[in-house]
Amino acid sequence: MQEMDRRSGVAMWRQIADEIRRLVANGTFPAANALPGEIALASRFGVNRHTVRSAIAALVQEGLLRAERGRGTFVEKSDRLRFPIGRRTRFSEALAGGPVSGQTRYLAAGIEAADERKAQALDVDPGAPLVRIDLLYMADGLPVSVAGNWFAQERFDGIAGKVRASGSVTVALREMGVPDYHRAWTVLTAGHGENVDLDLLQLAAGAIVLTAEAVNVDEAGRPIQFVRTRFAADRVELRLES
Amino acid sequence: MQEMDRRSGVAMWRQIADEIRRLVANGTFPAANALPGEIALASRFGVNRHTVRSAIAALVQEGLLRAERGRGTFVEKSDRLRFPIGRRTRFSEALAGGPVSGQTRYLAAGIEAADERKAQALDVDPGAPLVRIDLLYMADGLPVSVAGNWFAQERFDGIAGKVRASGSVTVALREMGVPDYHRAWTVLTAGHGENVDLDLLQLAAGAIVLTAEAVNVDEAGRPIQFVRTRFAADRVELRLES
DNA sequence: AAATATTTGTCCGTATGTATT
DNA sequence: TAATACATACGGACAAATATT
Repeated sequence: MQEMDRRSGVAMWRQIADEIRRLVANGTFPAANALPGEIALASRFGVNRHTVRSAIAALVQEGLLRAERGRGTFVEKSDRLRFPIGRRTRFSEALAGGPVSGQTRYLAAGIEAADERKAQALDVDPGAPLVRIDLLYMADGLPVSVAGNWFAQERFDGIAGKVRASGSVTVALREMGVPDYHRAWTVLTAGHGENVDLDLLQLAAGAIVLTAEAVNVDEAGRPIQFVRTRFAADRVELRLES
Repeated sequence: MQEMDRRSGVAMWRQIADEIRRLVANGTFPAANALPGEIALASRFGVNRHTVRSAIAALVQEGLLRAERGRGTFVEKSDRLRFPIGRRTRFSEALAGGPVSGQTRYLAAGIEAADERKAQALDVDPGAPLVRIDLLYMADGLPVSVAGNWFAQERFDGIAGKVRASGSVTVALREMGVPDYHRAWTVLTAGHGENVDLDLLQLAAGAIVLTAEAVNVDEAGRPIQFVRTRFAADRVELRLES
């Protein structure tokens, strides 16, 4: 019995889908039991049964729920992937170390001029050439994050080929004379994803994306890599240990 | 010239409003200049001019843009508040230390039984009584985050009154014999906000909320406080220094 | 085994909101 | 401003699969 706003530009069925996803995530609808029936849900949300059905259909499509005629609707999967974030964050290792089968996909690479922000982060002149490498991280066959990586070309020319060959930024950096590195800082924001990212992450329009921008520095404290990672917010949680 | 999905449950005008908000946030539309004209924007997004007008109207309502007849559309405010997150995170201090005038508002308090999650976090038995304190953080007159704070009643009975009087959890804890504390861990997620939180944060339905759940421990490493903070994602960025 | 209730799935129609031309 | 197409939301009726009595 709660109100959904019709004039927000977000359809009722999508607001209800979001609410159900939350209720599953926080355990209000346990994974073992069936969800309340469509009529019960409709009265709970104060909408028609068909509207609830649209919401459920979207969540079935998404893989969160499974509906069986005559029996009920059940939670198909519930847990979020857990990503440690800290001084020694390496996404490929985070994926590999987890309970799921992780995989890195090399998307593209190229040369870009450094904008103000990246120039400052990497301590180069604005306009200096940067190597850009785009990677996609998969877990259990689902895309989890897309990452853009930028390196100063002056120092890391040819790194794209090594990343492509090894599938790992850590390995490529080691081959280029950077035995170890760590995070200097990370900035987190959340918002609606851009269409390019939504396509890559196989998300619907309006889906939420968690963005982490970070700088890695070598043992001497010199900036090595600027990385912007976009996570499918529904599929992950970021964990900081202090 | 990009595609917007009509079957996503999110109206085109809202998708475009989200896109414009992003472009303002990352500096593509600088705060000084006027935005491109409505016709230019319409062709850029591949939609009709009327649809762009709806998007701009929503952003004007929201306070992000200002439209002047005959002159153009301008950015009214753009920067996000920056929140440091780390071992010594204290939200009230983060607000007070910044360039903006911060303020803590005491919302409510009460006693709750510990659920599984909070019991584990605070190292008490499930069902044990917890003191709950709800706080609202404002900056420049706008709500930025709502925080639920939980303390074991056995050790911190009466803390609500001290928080209410001082407006600070740090001060209240000091008065109760905890001279210092720090973060043990923080878990970050993002999603669509619940209606209760959206109301408090003065956000429209479907708006995005960044959630940080964390545990603070005392100098001996004993858990003191479980805190869940919900940020209006459009208004903040979380920054981790390593 | 049979009847009944419950639950999801499909079909009809109508009204309103959204987006384009 | 008006005409048109599509998406959204509601309401009702019934079918099909399953569970219960």
